[in-house]
Amino acid sequence: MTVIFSKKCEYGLQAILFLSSKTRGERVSADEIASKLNIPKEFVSKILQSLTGSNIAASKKGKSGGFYIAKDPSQIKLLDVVKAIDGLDVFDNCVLGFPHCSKDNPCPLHNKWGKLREDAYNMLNDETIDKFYEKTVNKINSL
Amino acid sequence: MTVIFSKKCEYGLQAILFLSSKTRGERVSADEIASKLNIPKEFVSKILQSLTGSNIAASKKGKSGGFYIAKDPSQIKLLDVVKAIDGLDVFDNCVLGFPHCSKDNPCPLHNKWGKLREDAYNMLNDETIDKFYEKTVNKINSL
DNA sequence: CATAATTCAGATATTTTTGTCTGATTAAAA
DNA sequence: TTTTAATCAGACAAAAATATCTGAATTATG
Ligand code: SF4
Ligand code: SF4
Repeated sequence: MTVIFSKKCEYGLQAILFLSSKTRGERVSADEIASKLNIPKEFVSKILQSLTGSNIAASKKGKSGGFYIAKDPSQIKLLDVVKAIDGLDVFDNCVLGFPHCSKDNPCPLHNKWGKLREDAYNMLNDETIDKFYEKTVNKINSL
Repeated sequence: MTVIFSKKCEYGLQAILFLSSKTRGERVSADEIASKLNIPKEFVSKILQSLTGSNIAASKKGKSGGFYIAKDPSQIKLLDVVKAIDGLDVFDNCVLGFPHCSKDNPCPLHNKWGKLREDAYNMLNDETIDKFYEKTVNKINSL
């Protein structure tokens, strides 16, 4: 069960974090990413392909090709990845699944949830993937 | 797209809120619930059936039968409904989909997310469905 | 008692998400 | 130049979530 992101998005985030733990420009094959992260190879490959479209990842074909990160890790926000894969609807929808109410007469959840959602958004908007470097290295080694 | 709950759970919450807007003990047919809330009839019926098992809803068969709320709205927490339908895993899983790390060396998200998650849990644990009465009445009428 | 309206259980169907396969293209290196 | 190892595109498959159907059991009411 995922929390708020789709599996695609979780895998995308994991893969980007993994790529960011490599030296800049180093190409990593879908095979390696998949086996290190326990993600189906073709699936992660598809996901990274789509992230090349968003200029988050980049790739090189052919022998000794692979995926790498398209810009400096400090320039990639977690939110960028989420936006590219799941979109931002989650930050806009009613947590109870109701069509939007006007803010004039909010239910008891509305403001509380609104606050949480805003915090979550800010969190993803503030955290760039370079900040995960140390943790990611440890994590990968422990899988 | 749902936010953090499954559609089943969203519908369940909506249905329980709807039932709570009726006078205590009044039986409401799946048909009425479905058409008022724009939910597939058989689906909401299934969901309420399952909630009778958790002693949140109750039902009466036969002519002029239907569903009703099993206890006083002030005794039903939103969390109870979530627990009965989706379970509580969402409050336990890593938001990035990683297997759990030890708390010794958390990534930058860990504590921030942990805090948000805790707030969300408390919110659902604090809010009882009686607190939604006024809003629910308005809401239903505006659908 | 017959009828109508309902829940209920279980099977089935549809849709969405997740995962896999195939073959084409690319490029390094033998 | 051939072989090898990779991405890529698009079709395909499997699983999970969502939705529908069918018929049996129940119960109020005429
Ligand atoms: S007021 Fe409540 S029901 Fe309406 S959109 Fe906000 S959270 Fe959802
Ligand atoms: S430390 Fe980070 S990656 Fe690990 S469980 Fe916590 S949030 Fe997930």
